[in-house]
Amino acid sequence: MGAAKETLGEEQPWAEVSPDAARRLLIAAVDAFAERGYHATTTRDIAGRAGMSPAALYIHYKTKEELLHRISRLGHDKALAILRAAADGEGTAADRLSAAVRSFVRWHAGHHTTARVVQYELDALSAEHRAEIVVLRRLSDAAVREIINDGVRAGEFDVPDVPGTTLAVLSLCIDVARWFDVGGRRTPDEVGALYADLVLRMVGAAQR
Amino acid sequence: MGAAKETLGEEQPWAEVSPDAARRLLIAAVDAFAERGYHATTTRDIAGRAGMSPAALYIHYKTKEELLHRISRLGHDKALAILRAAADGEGTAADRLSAAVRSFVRWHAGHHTTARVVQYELDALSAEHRAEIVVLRRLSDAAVREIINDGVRAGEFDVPDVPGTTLAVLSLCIDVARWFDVGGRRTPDEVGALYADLVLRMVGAAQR
DNA sequence: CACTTGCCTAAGCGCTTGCTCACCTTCAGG
DNA sequence: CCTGAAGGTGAGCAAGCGCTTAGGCAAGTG
Repeated sequence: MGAAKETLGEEQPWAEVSPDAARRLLIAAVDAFAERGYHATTTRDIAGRAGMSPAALYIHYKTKEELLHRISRLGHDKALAILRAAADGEGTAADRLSAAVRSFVRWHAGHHTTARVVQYELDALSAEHRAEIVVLRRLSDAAVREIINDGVRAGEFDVPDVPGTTLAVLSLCIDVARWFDVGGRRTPDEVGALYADLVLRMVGAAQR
Repeated sequence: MGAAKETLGEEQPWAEVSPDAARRLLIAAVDAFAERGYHATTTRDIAGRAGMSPAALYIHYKTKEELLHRISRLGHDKALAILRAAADGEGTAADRLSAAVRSFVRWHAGHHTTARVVQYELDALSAEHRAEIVVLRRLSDAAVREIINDGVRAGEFDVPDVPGTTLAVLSLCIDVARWFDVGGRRTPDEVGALYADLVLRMVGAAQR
């Protein structure tokens, strides 16, 4: 009550989802999926969290799986956009890799409930939907590999195994969604800074 | 048929589980949980994979959750033993950290089906069982932190944030279970070697 | 031999699941 | 004032769930 429009002007998540009821259902689903997992979440639970009857869900989404797909798609779009923005940015390869890791990790920590669904519920998608998502994931991988390759070519980085290191960097960042705890001592910013430093060390970028 | 005792003499997994029927059920459960997740797996599926009727499961295990708990407990015991063996081993801190990462990663890749259940189905455990497992996880964290602290004290490592780096190292290794693919190009040994190198870089250990 | 014990199955109970259907309300446009 | 679309509800269906029960069979023991 009264918290309807907290910090107005801030980039509101899920703004692209309309109408309002569909967005409320989607947000409820993100919370429920993140908390219990897709298979352990019931459609009644989602509807209940959104303040609606179970049947209301099916006015806006054909199935429970379509809800997951929508969440997964939007989340992957956002994650890819973050990485591409860093890859296409200005500065040295070290600057861009640092920026990529920092913003990517910040998103996984700050939106860890969304990220958890996006990163750990891929198996619950239908074969067609999963195939669509896998394409986006390969693009994310390409964005990071691109930066690392640039750094190697420029002599900034020392990386014996570029594909393997790319995989490790992404894996490290993604797993933040699993362990990050809002009640914990670290802020998303702090984790992002720590991880950016660790990743620069992994690629052998000369420090300071 | 005939494959009953393949490569006899090799350390057989789940040898500590008896009788034979209970072990077959547990192995079937590991496969099913790893493939579909705990909640998406039915007791009929587990029993079917073990070649038994659904009711047979309840002769050996009280509930489906007890099966998960047994798997999780044994897996965490094994994971902790691997880390402790490395932490208590001989050599410099760099030697021990390298050995810890190498063997820990090798286990997560080689037994990625077990590791997936162990690492990603914690939420499906009952509150009491989860509490028991969390203790083991804290001990694993302590083992790694111990090595890193040793390295810092000896001047071998340069680590500004020991708890954060410990978390990142464990996170990196654990996430191998999520992406490792048997059909992929890398063997568990290769991933272990790559990761050991990456982690030594993360802690600033002087290379060669 | 009778009897217990260990291990297994067929059948099915009670409940929850994803999803549907008949119906209701609100409201803009002619 | 009537109409039709949009968005919601209560009740409930068919299927599948975790788990139980009654009973069968083989092996070991007095």
